[in-house]
Amino acid sequence: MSKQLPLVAMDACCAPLAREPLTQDQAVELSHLFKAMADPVRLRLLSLIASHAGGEACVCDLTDAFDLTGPTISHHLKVLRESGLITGDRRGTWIYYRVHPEVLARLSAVLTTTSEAVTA
Amino acid sequence: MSKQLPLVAMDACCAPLAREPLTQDQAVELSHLFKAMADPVRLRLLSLIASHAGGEACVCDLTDAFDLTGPTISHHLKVLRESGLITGDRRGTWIYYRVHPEVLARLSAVLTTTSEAVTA
DNA sequence: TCCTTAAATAGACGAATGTCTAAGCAGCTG
DNA sequence: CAGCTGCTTAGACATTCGTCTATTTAAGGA
Repeated sequence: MSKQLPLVAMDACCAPLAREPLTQDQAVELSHLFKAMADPVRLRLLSLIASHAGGEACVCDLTDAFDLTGPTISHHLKVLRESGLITGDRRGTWIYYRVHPEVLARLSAVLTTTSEAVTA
Repeated sequence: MSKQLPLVAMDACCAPLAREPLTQDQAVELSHLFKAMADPVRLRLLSLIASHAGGEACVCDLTDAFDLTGPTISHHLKVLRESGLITGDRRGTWIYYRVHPEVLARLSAVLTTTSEAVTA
């Protein structure tokens, strides 16, 4: 599990929110992504990974940034992974995570209110 | 309660996720907004309101679009309202909701992965 | 004034979520 | 192999969340 965009992420999604009403299916699909980001720990994880030198961070780096147990961080990483926002890549002892920028970009486009939308 | 951006929304927030790590406080603040959008019904409500003619929609319009009871819709509207994403405005018998485009735009900017970021 | 309609509030209840401890698996190194 | 470290999985538990029914408030019209 390291190069596929699982589930949801591939076509997520649609024209900007404000352009036309989301369908039920689109809304469900998008809600999975927003749900994945609807937690402060996961937002910080995402941000730590995305902004980390080289575009990737190992779990050990991440765990140290929080007052939480390893399993809890692991759980949050799993949620982010299953939503398609990040992927993990084992290299020897360590596992390195990186974000899928396209997914973030899609989400950003959906929230656009101006007409500069990326509908492609 | 109709012209103020309550709570969270005013300064939400920060540089793009991928630029630098979010602080704890920023993450908590943002998580409130994402949480508000982490539900299919609320996403569709938001989209229905944002894309509605005139930029506003009355609750009666919204309720009809779902197989849910009035109180449930009302609950979701309250969540959106309290997060600062929308405001309601009573005119006679009906209450009209509209989105705060700046808040959506801020969120969109936070998710930006390129350098076209709006840090202002 | 009384009735009707639009919408919100209150409270209940099952399902989902975030955290933990304990246990397991993967890869290194003596 | 044995033992260590990095990370995930399993399972438990309290809290939060989404939905409902019943009730309440606001505004209009007879």
